[in-house]
Amino acid sequence: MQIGELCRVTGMTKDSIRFYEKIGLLNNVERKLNGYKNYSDEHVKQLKLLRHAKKLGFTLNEIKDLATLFYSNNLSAKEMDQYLKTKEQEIDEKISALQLFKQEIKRKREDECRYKGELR
Amino acid sequence: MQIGELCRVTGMTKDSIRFYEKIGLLNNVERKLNGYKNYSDEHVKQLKLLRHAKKLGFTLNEIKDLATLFYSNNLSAKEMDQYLKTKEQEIDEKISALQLFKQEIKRKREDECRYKGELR
DNA sequence: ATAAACCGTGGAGTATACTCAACGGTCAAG
DNA sequence: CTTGACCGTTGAGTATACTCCACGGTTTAT
Repeated sequence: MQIGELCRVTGMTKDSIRFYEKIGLLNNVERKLNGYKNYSDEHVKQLKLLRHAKKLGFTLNEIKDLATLFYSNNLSAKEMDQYLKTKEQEIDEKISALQLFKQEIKRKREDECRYKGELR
Repeated sequence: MQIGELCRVTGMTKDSIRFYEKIGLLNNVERKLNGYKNYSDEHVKQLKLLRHAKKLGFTLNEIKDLATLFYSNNLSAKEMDQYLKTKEQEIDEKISALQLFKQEIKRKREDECRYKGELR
């Protein structure tokens, strides 16, 4: 498929996709006879995985490292496990932080209400 | 306290703190007679909250908006609720994405093992 | 055959969030 | 009274992740 369709199916812009390609996050892109790039379903998958990883707060460099592990044929289960465990912990910390944050705001709100005599 | 101690208690650099101050994330900083800044415990709290919010993936602009709500005396419970709900959903999405990601990697690993006849 | 829609490349520009360097003033210890 | 650690300001530089623009070639529809 051409880049236009790739944009449609991934929801990304041309510029983003070309940028990802440029920094090596999308490789083995073939060309048509006219010189246009011909992206595969594999590239769609890669971009969707990239989007997931980005949502999780991975940087593009981290995603590149991860992709190297993920798409390499000599993928080390231990390495991957280790990496994921670390990232899982980070997410867990984020969740805790969110909960803490919510509590703090809840307390603040309750204080406000009490002050104004509007509690409950 | 002076900026040096503020760095120690928050784990942030001078440059970061001064940057936050510059963009209005730290206000009402008093001065000593000699012109040095005199940070309060309130500033420590603000920076710790800032750090939490950053961990959650809030941008500095979002944190500024949030702080305006949070530290204003006419804090609107509804506004805050709405804002937090949105952010909570975002975090939930992140968690789902992480889980999806983990599954994908698990499958990949299992495929690898099966191929090599090393499953289990 | 020509306009509209698509594609590629190169390079510049933007936003966010710092980080560093230079210069000069302040303060406590010896 | 000077040396070293601290402080403030200004302005430039960096990393990340795009985003935009100009130019020119390609394809499709009319």
